[in-house]
Amino acid sequence: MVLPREVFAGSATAVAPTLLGCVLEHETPEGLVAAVLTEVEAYQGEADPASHAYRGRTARNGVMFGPPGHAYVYFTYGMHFCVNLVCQPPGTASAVLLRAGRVIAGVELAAVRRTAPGRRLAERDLARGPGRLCKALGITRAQDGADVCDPASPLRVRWPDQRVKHDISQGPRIGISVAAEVPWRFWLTGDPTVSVYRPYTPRRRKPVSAQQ
DNA sequence: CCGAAGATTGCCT
DNA sequence: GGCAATCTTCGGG
Repeated sequence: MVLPREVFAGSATAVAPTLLGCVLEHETPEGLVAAVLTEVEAYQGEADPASHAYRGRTARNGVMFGPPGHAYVYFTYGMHFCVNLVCQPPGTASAVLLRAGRVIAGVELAAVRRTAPGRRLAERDLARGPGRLCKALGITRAQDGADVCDPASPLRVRWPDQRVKHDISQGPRIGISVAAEVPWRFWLTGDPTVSVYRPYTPRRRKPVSAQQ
């Protein structure tokens, strides 16, 4: 059963832990891939300097300002997609970044999407990281705005198959240069599919040509 | 317009 | 641990 939209009514920090253990499904012509969410991060819109909505609405982040329960997908580093689920009523730009999952259906298809030619890949790494999660599930900008609360949507989120008690840990978010001190990353304690923590490291600028 | 950075990943040493 | 890949988006001039 898909999550009711009310689940996304609260702030991202409130919604984020609720999403852990839930199942993200994406159905495409190639087949279905589903993953249990094991790691998420909350982004608090215009009040959060690390959020894409911090400087207001743009062409890219428009979905964040819309109704809750929809997917905000963005493209970054020239090659990766990341997917968020929008929280709170229209006008408030708050969202939860889906950082990692454990693939429980369509493992073979996910592996085909994720594995480079001549390489092998551990099953736990299929959706371990926000870019990898999107790659494994075939999520791109085409899914931006998708309603994950609609059972007929190719991209949706449903409750866990069975009620399993799990411990939740929380700590600082990954890969951001500002507001890195707030503990708005949540994950299933001890889960092997949770991505490894990397402190923020600024990228070296392109070397200046003919520098003297 | 143009420059610079980016909610990352994978491969190299 | 270091760094290149690759291109969209955004803000400043």
